[in-house]
Amino acid sequence: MVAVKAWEARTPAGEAQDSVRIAVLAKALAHPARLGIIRMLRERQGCIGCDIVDRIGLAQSTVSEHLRILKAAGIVTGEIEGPRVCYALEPSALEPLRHFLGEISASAPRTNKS
Amino acid sequence: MVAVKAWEARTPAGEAQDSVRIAVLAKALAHPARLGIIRMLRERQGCIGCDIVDRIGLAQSTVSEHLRILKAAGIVTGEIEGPRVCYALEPSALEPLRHFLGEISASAPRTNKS
DNA sequence: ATCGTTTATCGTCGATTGACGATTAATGAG
DNA sequence: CTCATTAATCGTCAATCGACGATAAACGAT
Repeated sequence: MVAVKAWEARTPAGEAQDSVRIAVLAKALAHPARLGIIRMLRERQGCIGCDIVDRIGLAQSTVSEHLRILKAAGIVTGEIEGPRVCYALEPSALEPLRHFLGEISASAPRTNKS
Repeated sequence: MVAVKAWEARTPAGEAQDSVRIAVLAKALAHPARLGIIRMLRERQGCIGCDIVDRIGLAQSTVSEHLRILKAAGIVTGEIEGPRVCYALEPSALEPLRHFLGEISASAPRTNKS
């Protein structure tokens, strides 16, 4: 997707791979409409159908594309249920990103600076 | 940046605004090179200069652009220091994203399903 | 004053994204 | 069987992204 080669070359081993995974997760979250979908799936715990299209207010094809991205990142699962699909959150998929953020906050206590 | 209007219209008030903020943060993290920069700023706690360009292995202008994005999101600060710039992490900037992720994980216990 | 170093900005290019409408596929209802 | 509903896919279009080289600006050193 990007030219990461030269950068991979001088990075401590599996860190590059990890960064790509985290980047995919972050990119999946990097759109207000997708965040809205996630919020919706969270409050209305469990399944939903085309209600998402109504709520988000974008074209059906657009919402479908957003759902595809979320599913590709593993953040959302889609179980076929008759002629419709039941989407659900998979919070554990975000663990790598959560871990990364934890590492960051654990760094600078922002005190001993001169 | 995006067509969020229709979606804003039917969303519970300040949630849209919040989503945009979180999306900006997520987008800033949505690139392996930027994650690499953040990791580098974390391990070599405090300031850095053009070492980043060497380590990342991309063109200077490209790295500068990545730094600009990180600064725009508030994740990184740049303090001028002679002819060079001292970059540092600002972990608190990621708080909204952290909070969002916390909400998500706090949701589905994934148990009571029929 | 001039030079070297470091950073930011500009212009360009190809690739990707996000949106849409139209179409197709799958399924339940009549 | 036929029709309505729902979801996914396709093609298209404008906008954005990511990369680069070239250039400009700021500053310390000589």
